[in-house]
Amino acid sequence: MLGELGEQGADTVSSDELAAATGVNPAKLRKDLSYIGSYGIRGVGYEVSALTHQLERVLGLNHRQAVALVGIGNLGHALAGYGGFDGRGFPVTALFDVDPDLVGIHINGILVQDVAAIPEVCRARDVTIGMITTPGPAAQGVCDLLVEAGVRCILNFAPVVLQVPGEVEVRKVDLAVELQILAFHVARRNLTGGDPESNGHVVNGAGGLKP
Amino acid sequence: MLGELGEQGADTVSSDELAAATGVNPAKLRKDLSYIGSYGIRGVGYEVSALTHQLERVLGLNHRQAVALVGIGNLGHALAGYGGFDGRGFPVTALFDVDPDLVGIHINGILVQDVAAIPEVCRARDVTIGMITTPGPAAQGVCDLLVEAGVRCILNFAPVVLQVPGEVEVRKVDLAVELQILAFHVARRNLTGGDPESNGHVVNGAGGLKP
DNA sequence: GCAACTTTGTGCGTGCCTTCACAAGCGACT
DNA sequence: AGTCGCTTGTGAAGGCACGCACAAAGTTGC
Repeated sequence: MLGELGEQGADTVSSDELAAATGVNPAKLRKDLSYIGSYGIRGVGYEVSALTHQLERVLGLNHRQAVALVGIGNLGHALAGYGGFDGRGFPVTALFDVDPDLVGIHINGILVQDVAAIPEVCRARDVTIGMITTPGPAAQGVCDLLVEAGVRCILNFAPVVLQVPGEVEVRKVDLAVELQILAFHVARRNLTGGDPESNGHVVNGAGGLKP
Repeated sequence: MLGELGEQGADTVSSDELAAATGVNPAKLRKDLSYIGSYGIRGVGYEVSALTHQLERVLGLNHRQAVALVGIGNLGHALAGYGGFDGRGFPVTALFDVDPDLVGIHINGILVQDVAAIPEVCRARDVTIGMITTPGPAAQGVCDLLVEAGVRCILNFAPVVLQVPGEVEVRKVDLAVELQILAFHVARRNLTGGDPESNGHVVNGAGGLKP
């Protein structure tokens, strides 16, 4: 996003502009930016190139991190072909599945290998991030393999809560839950004067239920 | 998840068990459940079937909501074929794209139509939720069409911040940002004794930057 | 050089969310 | 029937994040 601004010819950008574009409070944005150091100029704004550079440095975006994708189903296939990851510094460098019909084929020039090869291949290619797009029951086994391979970041699309050692960080993405949250908010808004006390609590607390 | 518990033969479940399974604090879980009424039995736990029923009622999961999917690229194609939505009460009932090569084909038995047909088709099929998986530049236009069609929940996968009227609820899903958050947390953890004050602020505030 | 305007950086108050801790209630066992 | 153990439901406290509002600092115009 900052990159776009830079290409559009903007030399500097004010916190108000950035805040309006991202829908965040300007004060909060300035406070966040102040945590990484004072790189703004009072009366002018933030120099786009300097800000971009500093953010990349702090967020660790300056070195690319290899991603392994396990589970070449519908979703996995799409993510393997999604160009957005590589463009943001996360090249998908290894694909895995259990299906013998899938093992051996190439997607976007990347060979699909058997899950048994996860430890070896991930170590060889220095994979630091794993994405799990398998069906739920297979996810924990795959996760264990990734952890064994030294992967310490896992993005989990399977509808299960993964058990991992403390040093491993897991983020869960459940698209159906996203839809439920949306539907819940709108349903609540339709109730004229609905109890404002229970706003969001239920959604946060009971996420992941499956009728 | 509760459904799985029920099938596994558990009649009742305690807040501690549920909390352990979901990784949430037990007290918070109980408080959340208390907001929808007291359906637990002290000394025993929560009756699984009753709790499931109540949660479905409160979360509005008892009536299915039709979903329209716009943008049949890699990701859109995968989501159109993803069975998880229909199983959770969100049947994908309409597909749209601008590409003439795609318009007319069927995915999972659903016809892909031109985006110009969005207002008419969405109204006819009573679509309440829209999912946008178009490239960034096309997203706002598609969004406007959906809003015009009366859609009030939008799940946005495009890397832009959508401008919508107040009554429309938008949720943004950016998978690259998820990876960045993961990478950031692990990078921070590697810094021995890194400044604990700046924990997460930067990630929340500056989400969506693109180098 | 001075005044007026802009924009950053931040101290402080407010309100929400989380979590601890405990009373109330229910079942089992004697 | 009474007691003991277990679990829910909730009051209260603590912490955290958000956002207002203002001082500091820089730029522009005269």
